Amino acid sequence: MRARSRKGAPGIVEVAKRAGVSPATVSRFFNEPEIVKGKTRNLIEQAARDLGYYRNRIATTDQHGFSGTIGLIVPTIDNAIFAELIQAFSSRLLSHDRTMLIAAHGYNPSLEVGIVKSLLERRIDGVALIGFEHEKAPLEMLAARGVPVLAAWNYRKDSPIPCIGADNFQVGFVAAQHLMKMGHRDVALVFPPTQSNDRAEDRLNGVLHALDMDLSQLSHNRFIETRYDIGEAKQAIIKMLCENRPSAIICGNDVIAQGAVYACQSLGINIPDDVSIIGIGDFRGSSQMEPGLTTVRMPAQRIAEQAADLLCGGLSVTSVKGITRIKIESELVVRKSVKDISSHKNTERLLR
Amino acid sequence: MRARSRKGAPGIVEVAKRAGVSPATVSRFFNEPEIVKGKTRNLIEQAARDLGYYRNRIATTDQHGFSGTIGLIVPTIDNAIFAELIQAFSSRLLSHDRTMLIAAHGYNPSLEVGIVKSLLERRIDGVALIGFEHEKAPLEMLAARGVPVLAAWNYRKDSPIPCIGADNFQVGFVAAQHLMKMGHRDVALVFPPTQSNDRAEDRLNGVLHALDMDLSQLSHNRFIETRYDIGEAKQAIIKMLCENRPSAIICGNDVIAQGAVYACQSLGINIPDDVSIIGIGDFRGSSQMEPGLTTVRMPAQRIAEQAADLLCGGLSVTSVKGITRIKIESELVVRKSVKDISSHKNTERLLR
DNA sequence: ATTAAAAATGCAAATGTTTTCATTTTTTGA
DNA sequence: TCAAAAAATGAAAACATTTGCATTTTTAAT
Repeated sequence: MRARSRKGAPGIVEVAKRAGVSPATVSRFFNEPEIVKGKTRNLIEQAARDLGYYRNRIATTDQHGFSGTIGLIVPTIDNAIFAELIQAFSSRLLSHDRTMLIAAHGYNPSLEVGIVKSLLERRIDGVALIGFEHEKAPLEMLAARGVPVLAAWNYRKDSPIPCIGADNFQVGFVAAQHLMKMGHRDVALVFPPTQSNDRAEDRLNGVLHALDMDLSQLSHNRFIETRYDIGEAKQAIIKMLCENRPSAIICGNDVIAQGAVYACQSLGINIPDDVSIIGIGDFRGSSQMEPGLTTVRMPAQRIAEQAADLLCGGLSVTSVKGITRIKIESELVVRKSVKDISSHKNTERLLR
Repeated sequence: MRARSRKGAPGIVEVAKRAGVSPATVSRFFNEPEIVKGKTRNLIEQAARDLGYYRNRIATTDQHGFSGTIGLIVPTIDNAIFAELIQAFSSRLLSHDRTMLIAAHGYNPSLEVGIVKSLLERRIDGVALIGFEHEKAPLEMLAARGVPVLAAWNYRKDSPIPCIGADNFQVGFVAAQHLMKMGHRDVALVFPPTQSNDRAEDRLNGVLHALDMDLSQLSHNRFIETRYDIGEAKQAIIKMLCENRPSAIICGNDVIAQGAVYACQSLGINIPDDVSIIGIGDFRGSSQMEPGLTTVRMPAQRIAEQAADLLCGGLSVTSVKGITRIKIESELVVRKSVKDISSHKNTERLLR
């Protein structure tokens, strides 16, 4: 089926022959240039250039068992949520001279085992996953092979695997607390299903904690489930808004918030005068929306870069002294989508 | 620096030993199961399971020179433009049992050579690039190694390399023509720099052709350059709108259009009553905007999938009979962001 | 100039598969 | 039941590199 072959590309031995040295020296030249004498170095450099030689990073994998490739498994690529993360992760990896193998499972955790198998077959040196909720199988497969695993995006002090991310409970808490401070008492929650989404689950719990409430105390249109999809969120929120308008809406993330904004616009409801909206994430574009979206910033880039560093560093991930866990601080960013309706409002203004 | 090694993972010979057959047979079992007898098949299957063996796809690369890996080089990952493409490309590749190596150069073509080198070192079987404008070096490097190259996203009947995509000239033409049909005469163009962006260049030319105009005939605030960035576009368009409001705005793509919408909203300008907006791309979310964005759909998914198929098929790309070029049809999708101000309007309505 | 130590290089084995060719086993047809 | 053909399997070479050990060359110290 496949074309015949792609042999004939010059290899280390052709270069060696042309340079008049042994293959071993050529190998050394590419791995530790300092160790080969200046003169031979030039010879090899020249020969390699003449022949148009490129190192074969793949062939070296057999030797030590490291492929120089790191896997990244995300729920979805095609969504603002992870785009920034992927970009940053990938380019940081590049600067470590590694490459990224990426795959998406579309929020269907059962696909992970197939993906992990495929990654294992490619002998990845490490894997970054999103969040903690994964099936046992893939995790065990990775553990059995001794492949370092890192859960990115969420932080829990008692996480079962090494992790790096924001404390999503706190993130949710901060968002809800802000709403409370601004005087909102009737707030609607719009979240994705939390079954296999620990980030959303933690945020939701943080929100409920700040609200000092229980999920069961929320009426059916004060808690709405929708996927991370602008359209789906928009429709669900339109429905809710028509039934019974809350004072504020707290969204599981900024794409849901965007749906909320569109929902209001399509109904002619003014933000923030008629209803306040707060998101979570601070995705690209959230700052430019009209009105600018008040949200809690998740530092995707920092998370991604540190994740890449960790995975490349090799060592620290499964450190001997236990599981590495890194908490990245998030930050409330106040813009225009939440109105201050608290009674202190004027007082505070005056004090300034 | 790196950890010692990851040897000790069971290999084909361990499996063979345990199953009581030769390594060659095990190899055959994984590549062409039909060719090995049912009984031995079971033996091997069992042994592999017992040992927790995973194929080593990397070791096989040396044999025939194919790594089962395809490269994808995009200007940027972190942007709605290519997210859908990447997602579709990646998952289609997976179904071909290949993996994707992706890298972004951030609209800086000079980074491509480094990326290509890195991909070559990983012995990719093929590469998909975006558009036609690339430096000579990377293209030559790929050609020298005989690596199939495919330009995705844009189509030109005289493209220098194989391509698959929409005819961006036509796309621009269709968009502008729609505006004309709707009676708009004073239209502003908001496009990204076209230096190393042939897609934008072609669209722009299509637009100008439909308008029967020349770039030089456009006053300074009827032609605006801005990068594909919501914020930058928004600011630029706000400025233009304040100076001198056109009847319609035609945007280089939907993210610019989104900036345009925000610009109008922040100025309290009604869309489409005060100004019409048309985008290009039909990205995720464009249909949900308020008002729904009229745009020209670029079928990212179809492009990506066919690109993957081509690159995996191996053959067709550098076909003997010349360069493979595939044109994917685009489609005007009319929503609410363009107002019909033509004089025929009422007549047409009545006729229906 | 001589010798010891250090640096640079080469040799050959090893890595985990695939693949060619040869050999053994099974099937088929009389 | 036997021979011939077909199918299945095995042995060993090949792939492109790295690496431990041995050897040669260079440097430094006397």
